[in-house]
Formats: sequence, structure tokens, C-alpha cells
Amino acid sequence: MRKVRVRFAPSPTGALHIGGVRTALYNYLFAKQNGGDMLLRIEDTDSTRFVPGAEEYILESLHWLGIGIDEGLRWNNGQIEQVGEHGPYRQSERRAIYNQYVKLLLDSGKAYIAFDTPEELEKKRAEIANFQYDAATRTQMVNSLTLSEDEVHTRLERGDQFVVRFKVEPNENVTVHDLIRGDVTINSSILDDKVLYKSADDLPTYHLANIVDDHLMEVSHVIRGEEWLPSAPLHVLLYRAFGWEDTMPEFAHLPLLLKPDGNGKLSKRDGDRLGFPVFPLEFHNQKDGTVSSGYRESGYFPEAVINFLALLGWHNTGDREMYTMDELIQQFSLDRVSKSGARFDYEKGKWFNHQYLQLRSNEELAQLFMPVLEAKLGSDSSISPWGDHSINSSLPKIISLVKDRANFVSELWEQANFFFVAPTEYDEKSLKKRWKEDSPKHMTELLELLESVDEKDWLTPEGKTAEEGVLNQLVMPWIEKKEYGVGIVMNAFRICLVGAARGPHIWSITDILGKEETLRRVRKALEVL
RNA sequence: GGUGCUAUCGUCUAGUGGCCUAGGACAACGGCCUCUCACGCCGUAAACCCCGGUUCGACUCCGGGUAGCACUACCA
Repeated sequence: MRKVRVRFAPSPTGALHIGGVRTALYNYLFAKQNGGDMLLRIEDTDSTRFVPGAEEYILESLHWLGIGIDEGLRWNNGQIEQVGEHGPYRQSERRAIYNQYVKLLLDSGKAYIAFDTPEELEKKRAEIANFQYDAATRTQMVNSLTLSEDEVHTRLERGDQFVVRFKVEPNENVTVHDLIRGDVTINSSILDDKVLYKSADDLPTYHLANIVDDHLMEVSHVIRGEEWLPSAPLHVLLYRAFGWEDTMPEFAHLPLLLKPDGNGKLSKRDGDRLGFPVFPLEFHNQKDGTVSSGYRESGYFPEAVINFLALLGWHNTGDREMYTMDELIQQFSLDRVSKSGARFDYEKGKWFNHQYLQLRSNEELAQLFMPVLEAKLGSDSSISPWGDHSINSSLPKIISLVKDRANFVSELWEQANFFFVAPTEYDEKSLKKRWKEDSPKHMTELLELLESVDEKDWLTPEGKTAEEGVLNQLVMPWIEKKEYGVGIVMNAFRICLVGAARGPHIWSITDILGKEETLRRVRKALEVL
């Protein structure tokens, strides 16, 4: 059994699509589970589609997600580093290698040179329905099969542009064994004579580069998207043409990620249209100037993205849904990958983030929340606007009160803003429902009552519940005695402190605000309302 | 059009011939908890694409339809 070596081989044509992330993840899980290597190779054989910054973006994304690279290109402290013995790992830097193998195919008659220009081919396709450059048509085209040797030489000498095409022998059944789908057989006649090399940029196409690199890099398993399944037989033919069939990698073609609604595969436009990111990180496209949102900037935890993506196309036996990366590495298996495409369900993604947010400690969330707070309150947000105690010390407490209602760190602000900023206006719906005719009277009396509480008795004592605190012990009997109704009084009180009918338990709020600020807010409400 | 792949609740899926009156999760809806909003808990609604065949017995196996998806470039 040879060593497991898999590769993720993205094209630097833009941001790394979330489907690509999943492909990378499955490769990584498979490699790690089998004690193998995960390689990263950049497939930049289309010079016209190259987008500056895309390579850095891809590597940084994988790093953020915790998808480690053993060999090839990887992110290291903001720098790209190259590791491994099989480099270079950028296809544009491997020209000499490909040229050598193109020549091999040419010399053995398994490929030929074609001079047809793109324009001529386009014309041909327009004229003849379903035109395909293959065994049936290549004899009518301009290539080294139809031209004399001298003519070919002349053309090459004078620098005519050409391509090298793979000579596909017709009417042969080719079977690809797929680890997910089983045997897939096609007839070679439906294949066209694929372009393997283009002289215009002295670069191979995907098909040739992919086979040569996977062979040279000793890749044992090719795990890639389903869109490659139709060309897999061609790849098998190429391995045969090179005489590499005995070390040919095993194939596994992953189901596609589909649009949340409608038909077709998930695209960047769906994210824009439906309001969710389709890229791991925010991407500033230097080529067209567009900016695309990312999961990281939207407040996702990498482990949530990983867990969510892992389950989009793979599912263990049983009902479990929460997995750490290490657990995924242990549990993952290709034969439990679904065969059918998975619709992308953004709501489920949010749920995963909610789960992981609950798992984080209050202290850690406080750290993560600080930048949000500073953005809202200004840089001196380490001092609370109303008092003498620092936000830093009460922040974990505040977070513990509101985190179960947040999906993202950024949502903590919506849930907890009233702790930091006294209400200046009061929610109309809440007022209508909860601010009664008698409320001003109730609040005036409550104010008196609370003023009588000694500052040192204000806070709920350590280890006691809010119900056992001095405030509750004082207020509840008072309400009962006056027969005002707990709901009536408490909701009005809540509106004074929060500005709306929402938020955590009222005595938790008074604990954080302290006596002075609590009373100030009640007085303010009495003035305004 | 051609070729290939696929097909269980709205969505992700469990299910590998009897454990299925089809299980879980997201979303939806209802209830409980409760000073509010959430969370949580409990519950409701919701699916085996169709037609044949094999079998004592099919969601599961086979065939044929149908539908969806992918590919069909000097893009990957």
C-alpha cells in the first residue's frame, strides 16, 4: 500500500469558492486520517484568467480554516512559503517539465500538432452542428496528421501558433473506478482530441498539467468536484499514454454544492442575491475592483464553517452533527459521501455558529467583542460611560447574560447595547404594551424604594441567586402589598433600564448597571414618558 | 442535441430486503418556562419521483420512464 498523498489544486482566478473549500477539507480529512500528505499546488495555466492576490487569498483562507498543508504552497505568518521535494508547485513555473512530456507524446504519436486558429474553429462550430475535433474530423483539419512534414516544419519555423492535441483512439470503452460512484464507463468516441498544450503562452492545459503533476508528485488519490467526472476517462487515457497506469491515482468525485433556491450550482451571485458569503474571507478583487464578503468577516468561527461544510455531502451513521476537526479526521470516510448534490442552507450554517459561540468561554468572547465595542463607543470604551467600574471586568458577565441569543459575536452588541448606552428613546411597541397609565406612579414609588437601598447591598451577593438578592427581597413584597402586579411593575422598570421589552433577567441588569445608573435611568424615563 | 452522474420531509440527511406506523437536525408552527425578548425543553406538521419486475416481503435489488445536475473551450 503506497503512502496516501492528496492534493488541492486551485486556480488563482479569484476568491476560493466555498465549494472549493469543501473539496480542500475532504482532501485534508482523508489525508490526515490515513497518515498521509496534503499538497497544495497552484494551477495557473490560464494566463488570461490570473487574478493578482488570489493565490495569497487561497492560502490564507485554508490557514484560517485550519486546513493544514504538508507540501507545496502554504501560508506562514503572512508569507507564502514553499515546502517539499516535488516543486515548483506553481504550474506556470513548470514549463520545462511539461514541454518534456508533450514531446514524449508527440514522439510516440499519441499526440499531434494542430494549427487551426481559434477563429477557424469557432467558424467550424457555427457551420457544423455539434462539431467535435476528433478521429472523425481531424483528417479535415490543419494539423500534423494532414500536413506534410515539410509544411509542419515551415509553419513552426515561421512561428505560427499551434496547439498540441491528444490523439484519442475512437470506439474504445474506458472505465474509471470512482471511490464514491463505482465504475463509470464511457466510449472514447464521445471524447474530443483535447488540447494539451498551447504555444501562445507556452503552457499546458489543465488535463496535461494535472496528469503530469499528479504522477510526478506521487499523488495517490484525486479527490475533486463532480464537474471533473466527464473528463476522468480522458485522464485515464492520458495515464495510459504515458505508461503510468500502474501508479495512476484513485479517483473520487464529490457532489456539487447547489443553490439554496432554484436550479443549478451555487455561485457567487447567489450569495449577493440572498445575502450570505460564498467565500471564506473577504476578497478584494484587484482585477475588477469588486469586494466580496467572507465568512470570517461575517463573524463565523472557522470550526463552525468546517463543521457545516463537512456535513454538506458527508454524514456519519447516526444522528450526530457536531464534530471537531479531529473528530472529523477520525470519522470521515469517502464511502459515506453522498452521490447527489447538496443544496446550500445558510440558516443551518448560522445554527452551527450559534452552537460554537455557546462553546466559547465568556472571557474569550469578551476579547472578541472588544473591537466591536470600541467601534461603537470609541477608543476609551474601557471606562463605562456611567460609572467608575471598568467594562473590561464586567464584560464576561454581560456576555454570559446575552450570548445564548446571539449567532455571532457582532450580534452581541444588539443584545447588550443597553448595558453600555442608556436608552435615549423607548421602543414604541413595548411602550404600548407594557407602559401603563399607572407606570409613572409605580416607578416613582419604586425609585424611592430603591434609593433606600445601601450602595453596598445593591449587588446580588456572590453565590446567591438574583431572587435571594436584597433588591428582589425588597421589591417583591412591596409589589405584593400594593397589589400592583409583578408583570406590570417589572416590565415598566425594564423599559426604563433597557428602552424596550427585552433582555436578560432584571436583577442581572441592575447588578451590572449599579445603583447610581439604575436610578438615573428610572428618573430619565419618568421625565421623558 | 450528445454523454455521464443523481433521485427519502421545504433543506441537510439516517436507512444497505423484514428492526420503518421511515429516525435526527435546520427552518416553520404550537405549548411549557417566565417580569420581557431570547435560549432551553416538550410537541405538531412535513418525505421514500413514477411504472413495472424479482421476492413470502421492498425506501432498500433489477429494468424502463421522468426529473434534476454536470460536462460537451487553445477555462479550470
